[in-house]
Amino acid sequence: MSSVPAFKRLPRAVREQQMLDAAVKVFSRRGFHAASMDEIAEDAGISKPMVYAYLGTKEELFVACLHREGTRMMQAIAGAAAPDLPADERLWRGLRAFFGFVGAYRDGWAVLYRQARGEQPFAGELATMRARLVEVVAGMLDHALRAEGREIAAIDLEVVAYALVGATESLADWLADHPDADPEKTATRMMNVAWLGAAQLLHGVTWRPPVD
Amino acid sequence: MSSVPAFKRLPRAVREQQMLDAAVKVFSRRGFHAASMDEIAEDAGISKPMVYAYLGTKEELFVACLHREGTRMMQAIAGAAAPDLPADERLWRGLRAFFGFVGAYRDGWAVLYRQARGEQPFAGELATMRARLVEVVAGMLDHALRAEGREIAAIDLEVVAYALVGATESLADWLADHPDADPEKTATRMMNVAWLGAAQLLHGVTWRPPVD
Amino acid sequence: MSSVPAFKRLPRAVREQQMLDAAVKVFSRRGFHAASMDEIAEDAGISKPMVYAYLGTKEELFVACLHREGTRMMQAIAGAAAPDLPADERLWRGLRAFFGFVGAYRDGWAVLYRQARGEQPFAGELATMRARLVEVVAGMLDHALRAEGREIAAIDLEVVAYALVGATESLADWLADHPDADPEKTATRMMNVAWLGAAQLLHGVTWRPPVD
Amino acid sequence: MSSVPAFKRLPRAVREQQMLDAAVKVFSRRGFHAASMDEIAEDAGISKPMVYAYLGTKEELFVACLHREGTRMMQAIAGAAAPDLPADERLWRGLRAFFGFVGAYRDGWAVLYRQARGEQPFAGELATMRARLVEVVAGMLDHALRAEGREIAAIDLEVVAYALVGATESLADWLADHPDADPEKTATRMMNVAWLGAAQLLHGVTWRPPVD
DNA sequence: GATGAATGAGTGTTCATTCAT
DNA sequence: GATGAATGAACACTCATTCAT
Repeated sequence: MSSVPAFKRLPRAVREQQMLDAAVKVFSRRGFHAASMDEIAEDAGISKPMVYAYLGTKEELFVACLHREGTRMMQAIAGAAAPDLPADERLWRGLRAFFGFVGAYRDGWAVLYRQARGEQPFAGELATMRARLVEVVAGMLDHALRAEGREIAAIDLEVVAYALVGATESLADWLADHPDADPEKTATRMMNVAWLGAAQLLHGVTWRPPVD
Repeated sequence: MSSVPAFKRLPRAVREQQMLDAAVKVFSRRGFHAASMDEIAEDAGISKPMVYAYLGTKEELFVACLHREGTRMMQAIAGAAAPDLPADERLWRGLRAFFGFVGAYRDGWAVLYRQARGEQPFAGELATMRARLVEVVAGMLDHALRAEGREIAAIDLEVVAYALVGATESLADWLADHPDADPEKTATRMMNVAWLGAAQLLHGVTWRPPVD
Repeated sequence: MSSVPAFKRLPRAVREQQMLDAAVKVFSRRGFHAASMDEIAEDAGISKPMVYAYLGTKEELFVACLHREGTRMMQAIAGAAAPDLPADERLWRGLRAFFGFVGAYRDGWAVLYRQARGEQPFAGELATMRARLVEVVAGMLDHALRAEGREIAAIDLEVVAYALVGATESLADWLADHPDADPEKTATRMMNVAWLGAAQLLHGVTWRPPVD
Repeated sequence: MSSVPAFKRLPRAVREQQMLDAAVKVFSRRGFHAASMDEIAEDAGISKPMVYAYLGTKEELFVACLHREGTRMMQAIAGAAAPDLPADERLWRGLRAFFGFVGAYRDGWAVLYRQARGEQPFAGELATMRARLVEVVAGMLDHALRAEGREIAAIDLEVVAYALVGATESLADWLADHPDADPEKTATRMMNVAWLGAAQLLHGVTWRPPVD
């Protein structure tokens, strides 16, 4: 009788989580446009006006999903890649955490990237999140380079980091599409792609276009 | 009186191209859902029923855009990367052609990937196209590996190729977002990321996860 | 201030009846195809989405009309023709009730038969209703025949009943087209046509084709 | 080489018959509204503007179908029921011809009645045709009555004839729905229904409603 | 706090019909 | 005579969003 007071009159915070759960699920299944507020409300076991009262319009609701899932992902990564470890160790742990997250929350990942990528209203939100990732990766590389006594132009650093993040997202998609694939193994593969190249960079090896 | 354009009663083939041009433009600007058939028709300088008569429903129209742009892109790449060149040369030329294409047809690229990625109805179409790219890249790597007397598991090859393609798409996005950036330079950067890692692979260097 | 109708926010059941009333009226006036959902909604004093929310698509709405009017008609007939009366009495009362119904609800009749007959999607619905009528009439005839110690093949019975129902529908059309005609008198006329022939049948008189 | 000059440049009369054939077929299959001018033109092996040039708008085209099929039917009946025969003989021959026609041209019948009945624009056309039939039947009855030295009110005569025509149409529908049924037998059944009652009338027997 | 009732606005799609060649 | 090209106009249906209770 005490802690499970049936279904109604739950405190706001709980209700909001239920709604977000439902929203993430429905957005992930149907996509942003095809998802209807009706379905989300029904799935959350609540009436539509409540959804509007608590979480605002459809766009705002989607952004709220984005934030929650993005924060969770960032925390998973940040918690794994302690900043005092050597660069390869940090990269490896970060990737492992990332793919672990994607493997565990495919719905969340789908909302975060599959849906958000295509819809312009969220391009900004997404770009911000991606920028944080790029920054982290670029930071790792820069840190390692400096430790080796090297340096490269900021823009090059950014672009390389951008490419690595893109490759990682791409493998995350691949993982989301192959439910039986092993996240850990996928992380290892990504590490091979990333680190082999990065390690070369660290040692000053670069490729230059041939003179036509 | 002779060469006056005579705006009306154009043959079907011409009208279809006009419509596809307009559709690519509008889809790319607004996204698939936000794009309206009215706007596309108006932009093509034709009435809506003609669009339906020639290119079918909105989905079919989008698929037609996808095909045209995808084919153009593939041809640009295939025309550049002759199969009898060494692997690095092919990769470089392919990348250069690819980024050149994206730089020149930002709208087409947006339709191809930005929009298609998010919309479930086109996931299949897109996956097919991406699969062709992955196959080409994997083929290059495999060819080079065999030339070196090495071999790796097909799935590893696929995943590495997938990652490289993902990184490339990601840089293409970056390029599309930075209108002043130089496609050639972007290609060079991608080549650095890709080839440095690939070259390591070719020499049998791999990274292995630490034993926890 | 108390009994003001408060035109809005009516409970669902009430609104549904209003909508059905409007739909029967509009369908009957314009025919199924020419009727527009806009006009029905407007006539019901409600917005279109409510019609869809409560009664579904145009076809479903029409079927709902069919059911309501058909049920009303059947009840009127069944209430009048008590099964323990002699056959001629039952037939007479049934016919009187039927023509009374048609005379009173010309719109309903038009929806039921005039419209439904022509539109393929409703052929099934209509056939079912007609089959119920045919069955009732055939039952009456069969009952009377057995009371006379006679019997005829089931198929002949069905066809005769079918013809009688057809004649009746036809007179109902006639009645609907002659607003000043008297339903009771029309019933008497139909009774003459039906019963004179039926009574002959009961006495074993039949007509046989001449040998050519 | 002489009399079959391929498909084009046929004389107008021939083309019109082809179009009417196609129109009857398509209208009968799809119904008036669902039938599209495109399909009719295609089925006739001709372009749409030709259909408009020769036979006018969709409604006019349908009326043309109605006329052709109606005329054919009337001729079939009139040719069979010579006016100098006794009433029962005429009725029987007329019915046999009628059901024979329906059995042979189900498409035509469907256009004539199934479609035309429901669509208001053709109510007038149809009423005219039906009136001709009613008149013929009423004439038969009147003729026979007078031969017997009897007479009944014109309106009663009309209504009885209307009922008989309605019963006949109804059985024609039944026949159209039962492709294996025998037209001749159906005619016999109808004759039973009609003549048994009519013969009673001729002998002055009538049914009167009970005094409640 | 919670919801059933209600709607404005918009979109994809179709079709009869006609012009220009 | 014949047709491909073209369109105006309409209509079913949906959905995010908000009142009134």
